[in-house]
Amino acid sequence: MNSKYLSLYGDIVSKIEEGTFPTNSKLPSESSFMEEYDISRDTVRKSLQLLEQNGYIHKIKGKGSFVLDFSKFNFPVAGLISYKEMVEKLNLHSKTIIHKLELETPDSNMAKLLDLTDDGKVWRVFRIRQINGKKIILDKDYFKSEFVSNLTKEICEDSIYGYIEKELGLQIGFSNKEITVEPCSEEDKQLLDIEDFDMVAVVKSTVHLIDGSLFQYSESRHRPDKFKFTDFARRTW
Amino acid sequence: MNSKYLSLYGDIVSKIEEGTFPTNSKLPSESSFMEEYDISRDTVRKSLQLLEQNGYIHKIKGKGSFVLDFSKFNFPVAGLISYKEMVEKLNLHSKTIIHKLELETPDSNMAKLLDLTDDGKVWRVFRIRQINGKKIILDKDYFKSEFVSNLTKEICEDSIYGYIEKELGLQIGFSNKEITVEPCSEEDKQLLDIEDFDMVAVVKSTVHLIDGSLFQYSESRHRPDKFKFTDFARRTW
DNA sequence: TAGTGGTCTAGACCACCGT
DNA sequence: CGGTGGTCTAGACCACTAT
Repeated sequence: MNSKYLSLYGDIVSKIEEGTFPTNSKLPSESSFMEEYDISRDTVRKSLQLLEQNGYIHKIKGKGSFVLDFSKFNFPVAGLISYKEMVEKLNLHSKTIIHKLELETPDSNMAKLLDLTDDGKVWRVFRIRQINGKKIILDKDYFKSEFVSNLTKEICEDSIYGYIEKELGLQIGFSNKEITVEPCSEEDKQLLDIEDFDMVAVVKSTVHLIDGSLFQYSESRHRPDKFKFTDFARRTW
Repeated sequence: MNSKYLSLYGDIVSKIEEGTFPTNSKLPSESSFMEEYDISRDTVRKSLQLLEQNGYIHKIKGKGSFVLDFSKFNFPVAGLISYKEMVEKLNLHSKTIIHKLELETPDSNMAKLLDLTDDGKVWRVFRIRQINGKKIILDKDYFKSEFVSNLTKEICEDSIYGYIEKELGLQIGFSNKEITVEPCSEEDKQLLDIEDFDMVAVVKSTVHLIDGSLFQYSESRHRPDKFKFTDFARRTW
C-alpha cells in the first residue's frame, strides 16, 4: 500500500478534507506535483485519476483540476464501507445488538446466492443497529465458513470487516448492491422500532474478495425514514 | 471519441455481451492485446482499467483478467443513463406523459439547488412514466435556461438528454444522486397509479456538464414496489 | 522458471484554454 | 502564445501465480 501514487492521493484527500485545497478551487497542475513530489507525470496522473473516480475532483482539459463540492454528498454508504466505518465517520451514537450468530448448513436458496456447490457451511449473523436509542437497521449477513472459520460475539459487536481484513488477512475486492423497497416482514416488526411504517428499504449485496471469490451475501433492512444512499456517477462512453 | 483505448474497450464490451468472452472466462493477456491491436501496453491497460471500473472484468495479479457475471446486476439505473436508454435496453413497454412544461422564475429553494445567483430562468418539466399500462414514475426535472434555451413537447416525449447532447452539443459530465424513501405527496397520489402504497422511492440528483457547470436538478419519484437500483462498488484504499 | 498484472519513468505529440 | 490536461510509446523492474 506504499506506492507513490497512493501516497500522493492520500495527501491530496487530506488537504481537500481539511480545507487546504478548498471547494471549487483549482488544484496545482500536474507538473507542479511532479516537481514537488519528484515523481513522473504518469504517476501524478494516476493519483488524480483516482481522485476523479472517487468524486473529489473534476478535470477540465486546458484549464486544470478543480475540487468538487463534497458537502453535498458526503454520506459514505455509497461504495464499499462497513457500518463501523460509517458510524465513525459520521460520529453517530450507535449500538449493535447481536440477535443471532450461528454456523449452519445453508438452505438451497442461500446455497445458490453464495454459489455453494459442495456441503460447505455458512455463518449466519443477524445484527440490530441502534442509533440514538432507536432500532433502525437489521443487518442479516451470511459468510462462507470456508473463508471465515470462526466468529465470536465480540468480533460481531466490533467489526467483522475489520476482523476479516486485519486478523484473517483477506482482502475485500468488490461488491454488487441492489436497493429496493419492500413490505415489512414480521421479523422487521419484531426486531426494529418500526413505528407505523409498513415498508423497509432493503440493500442486498454480494461481496467478493480481491481474488474474485464470493464470500458473503448480506441483506440490510432499514427503517424507511432513516434511509439515505448517495452515489456519484460519471458519464462513460 | 476515436482513441485507441476506447475502441479496444468497445470491442471487448461487445465480445463480452455477445458471449465471445464468456462469464468467468479468462481474457487474453495484456501482451496478446498489444500484438493483436498493435498498441502499447499502457494503452491496453487503459482499456482494461475502464472495463474494471465499469464492472465488466476483474484483474488478478499473476493470474489474469476475468469476465464478471453481468447477469446478476444488469439493471443499468446505476451510473448515468437516461430513462429512454434504460427503456430501450430493457425492452419495456413504456409511454411518457408530459404533465407540465414551462419556463419560469425559480423560487428561492430551486435557485439554491441550481446555484442560481442572478435572475436566470428555469425550465420545469414534469413527466409521468407509464410502464405496462401503469403510471409508475413521476420525473420532475429543472433545467437552467442558460444552457437549454428551448424545450418542446416533442423533445420531452422523446429524450431531453438526446436533444441536449446531439442537438445542443452539450456534454454530460457527472452527477450526484441521493436515494431516499418518502411519504407519498398529494401530487404523487394524483399523478401516479399509486394503489395502496403510502411511500415512494425518491432519487434526487444534480447533473453537471463536462466543464463542471451545474445545469440540472431532478427528482424522480417511483412507486416503491417497482423501484430497483443497482450499484457496483470496489474497495478503494 | 515463464507468464501475468502492478508500478514507474522519460519523452513525445495533441487539443483545449486563456492572455 | 504558454499552460493545461489527454493520448501514446518503449522500456524497466517488481510481485504474484502457476508448473
